[in-house]
Amino acid sequence: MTLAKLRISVLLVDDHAVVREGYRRLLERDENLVVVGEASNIAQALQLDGELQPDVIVLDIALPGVSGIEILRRVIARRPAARVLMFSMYQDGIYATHAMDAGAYGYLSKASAPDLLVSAVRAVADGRRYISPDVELAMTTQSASEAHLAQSLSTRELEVLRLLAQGFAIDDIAVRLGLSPKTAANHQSSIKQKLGAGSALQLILIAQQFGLISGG
Amino acid sequence: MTLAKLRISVLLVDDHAVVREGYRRLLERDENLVVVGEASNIAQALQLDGELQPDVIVLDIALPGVSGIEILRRVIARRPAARVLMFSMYQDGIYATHAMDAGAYGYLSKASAPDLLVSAVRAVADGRRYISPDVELAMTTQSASEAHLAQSLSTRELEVLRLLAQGFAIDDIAVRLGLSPKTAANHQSSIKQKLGAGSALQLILIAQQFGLISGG
DNA sequence: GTGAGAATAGGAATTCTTCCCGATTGTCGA
DNA sequence: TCGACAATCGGGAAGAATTCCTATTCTCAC
Repeated sequence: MTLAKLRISVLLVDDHAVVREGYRRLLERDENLVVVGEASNIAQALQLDGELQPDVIVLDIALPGVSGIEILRRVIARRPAARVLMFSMYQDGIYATHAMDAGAYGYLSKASAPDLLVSAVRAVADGRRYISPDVELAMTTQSASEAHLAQSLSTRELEVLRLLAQGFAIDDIAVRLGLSPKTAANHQSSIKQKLGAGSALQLILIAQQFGLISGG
Repeated sequence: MTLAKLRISVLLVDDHAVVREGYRRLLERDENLVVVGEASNIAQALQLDGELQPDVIVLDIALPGVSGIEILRRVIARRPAARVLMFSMYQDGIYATHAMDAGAYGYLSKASAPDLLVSAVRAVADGRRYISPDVELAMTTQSASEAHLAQSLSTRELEVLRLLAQGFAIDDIAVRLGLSPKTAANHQSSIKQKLGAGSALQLILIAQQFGLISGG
């Protein structure tokens, strides 16, 4: 291993400056890790990723507006070699499955022990896949029926659902995802059917129960 | 000022260990601040507050289950001298108003610059109230009207809203309350208008944020 | 008593949702 | 390479829900 490779460069992507600063300090406790950049939105993240070509990108999936998986896709489209560690508020196995399918190298929940963040970054930098224990548990132990229902949601449907749960109107979601209002509405409709929601209200409550989304 | 008082003791309350660790490192950059304890839930927070009697409690309002204001109330009920700095994901003027009314000493959004967290803790420890600029802006520009509207829900409307939030369809609610479906729908409509909800989905989210309903 | 506001609904116009359809793309196994 | 299949996208039309307007009744404060 060369001297240059001793230090693992990290790009932090999170919309909250306080949170980024906290993570920076946490990560740099490990001398081998160095945070070379911070981004608070997708445009900045893409630009810095191109400029800095960090070994690992730590990406918060809960950026406002665009979904985490959408950002993940764009990053990988720009630089297929990028190694992205998704960092999520929730221990949602379903979302993790979709993220890994979309090309993420790791998936870590914020409920994890702090040391795991460091371990995960090192693992991903090393080319290994990393999923935190709690998320892995969630991925494997989802109750048969619920997991089946939730997993039958396509990636796009999940994205729409998350935005719905954040309170966005269906037309806003269409704009945000670059879709026709019709398509967004059709997605919404099929989500309702798949989750067995009688009304738009129930959709939120069901989604919250599934842990697909925040709830506050 | 005595030597003992030079150091400001802080209790961190947040459900995510990684986040706590990040904040701890951020806060302890200032030599005068020392994080004496961390809690991930309400029971632990109450216990540690009693044991440690910290100068400042930094309380994330987005703990799962109970609302942040509810925790604030319980903390103050136990120890009226407690100085609580609320730390929120959102720049939510209404919520901040309620929090300050309920006895919080400060309200900071996570979008604030990292240095402001340190300043806020010092201010609160010093007995001064602190509200981050972005939240203050939100409080003055919207809370006057919106907070008032939330109070203006009639008894019947609140009843309908509670049932809606439990996932009942509007027709079921009509039956349950002995109303015509039309009346129930009309109530729903005026609730949406009063709370400023663009869609039925938003209604739930707004109601949950207001603490008008349980909110899983 | 009178007026304000709440609760109750009906009707009409509007908007949203759903269901149907087809087109396109990407993946995967043979 | 090819065909099967699923996902994504979106238009059109029927159906359902919401909103807006209206009116009646009741209670309560002044």
